Amino acid sequence: MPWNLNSDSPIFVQIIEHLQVDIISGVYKPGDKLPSVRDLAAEAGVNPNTMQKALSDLESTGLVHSERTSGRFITDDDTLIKKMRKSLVDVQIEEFFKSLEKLGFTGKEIIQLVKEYTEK
Amino acid sequence: MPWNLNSDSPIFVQIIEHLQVDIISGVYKPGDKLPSVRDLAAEAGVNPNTMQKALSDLESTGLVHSERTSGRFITDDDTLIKKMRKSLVDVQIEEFFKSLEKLGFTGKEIIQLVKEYTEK
Amino acid sequence: MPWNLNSDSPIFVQIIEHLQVDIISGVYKPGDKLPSVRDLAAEAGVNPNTMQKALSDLESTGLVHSERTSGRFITDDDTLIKKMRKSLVDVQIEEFFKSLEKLGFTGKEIIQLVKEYTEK
Amino acid sequence: MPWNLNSDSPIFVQIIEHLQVDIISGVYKPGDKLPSVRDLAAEAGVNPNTMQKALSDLESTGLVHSERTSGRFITDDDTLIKKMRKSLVDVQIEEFFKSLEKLGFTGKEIIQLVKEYTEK
DNA sequence: GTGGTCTAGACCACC
DNA sequence: GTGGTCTAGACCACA
Repeated sequence: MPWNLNSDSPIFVQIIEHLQVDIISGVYKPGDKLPSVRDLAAEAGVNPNTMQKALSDLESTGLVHSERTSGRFITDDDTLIKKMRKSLVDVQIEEFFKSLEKLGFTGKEIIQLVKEYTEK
Repeated sequence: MPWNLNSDSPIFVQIIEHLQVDIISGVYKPGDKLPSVRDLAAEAGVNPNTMQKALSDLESTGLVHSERTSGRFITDDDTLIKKMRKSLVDVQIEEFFKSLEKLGFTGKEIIQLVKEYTEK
Repeated sequence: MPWNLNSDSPIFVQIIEHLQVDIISGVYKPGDKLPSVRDLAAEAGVNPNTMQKALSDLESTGLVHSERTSGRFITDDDTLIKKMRKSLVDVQIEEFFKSLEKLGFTGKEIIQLVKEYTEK
Repeated sequence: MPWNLNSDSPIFVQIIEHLQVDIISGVYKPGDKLPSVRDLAAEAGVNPNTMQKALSDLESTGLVHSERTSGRFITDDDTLIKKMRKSLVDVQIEEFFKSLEKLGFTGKEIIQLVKEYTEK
């Protein structure tokens, strides 16, 4: 999956989200070792400083942790990953509903719209 | 409806979105005159220049236009408003799906999630 | 000829130009009486005050003059009209050339462009 | 080339036009980095905010784009520049013709006038 | 009173 | 150092 970084939001934020998705969707498995900062930076085409910032921010979520000498690893904690997944999904759905309700749609209409979208 | 401006995104962007919603959801009708820049600025609690920027950016969408000395008006082009409404909705749905699909959900699962949300 | 007023430049300026063209191109002949301010304003669809300002500005060019009680008249001075015509044309051509030369065109190329345009 | 700003039209509009000409006539090449907002503002003798407005308006034409932290750049899309050049030229010629035709000149006469001008 | 323009000066996130 | 955002306050032409 390409990194597709744009300039709509800060690059390091996009990197964090990209990595979160990779972890949550299973591209990286629990316990996996992440590539080095330098390799990740090269892959994403960004400055290593930027990747460094993204990774250390990501650490604060608990999804990854760094072992001083041997590198960075995905958490072993499977339930944490599931919790993050659920939390991300909940936020997405709630925002989706709120914004459509502001436009004047009811719950039923929203479901209808979603169904139509899948049929396309 | 309060303005509820936060600092997640630039204020003028939030103002644009707020006004778009107001127009699309019918708070302002086609042809309506908007309050003056100064009044809107006071209402939203921002500097008149900030409101001015928001409004002149909004103008580029065609939803409003300004008559130099008499004020700003909502377009009377009803179909344009509907088109914008549809376009906004489409974007929302598409982004919603894309982000959930990135997390590994299928179309059916997404519909299920949406239904569950409405039942809460 | 419709008035076609837009909001790109001040309305009274557009009115002045419109009237100048009418005089120079012979819609109004030397010595003709102009319609009343009120009638002109109605025809153009503008506020009489605006038409008034346009006319009094136009007077300063000498193309029209007002006879206190009987109304406004086009000048009798045929040569003045021709002079204005020539002056307007000269300005147009000069500006046209300057702007195209700034874009890197030579005189010959400009002539060529003009010829091509007439053939369309 | 000096900036020669006058007060006939808004300063930021004159700046936009100035930069467009610079890009289209090749003073700035595709992909070039523009001077910083502050430097350009100093060079033109205007407030940085004014230059900022001009540049961000110019951005909407696609001729330049900004990289948040590294600066502003001319588009590398060579064909876009050519298209803009053509479009600018077309507009100029059309306006030139329309205004002279309103004054009662025919196409042939206009060509004649243009030729005479070049011979001076 | 209306929109529009401009200046001056500050602060911010990002790289 | 870069672009971007925001405030405060002033002035202008127009109708």
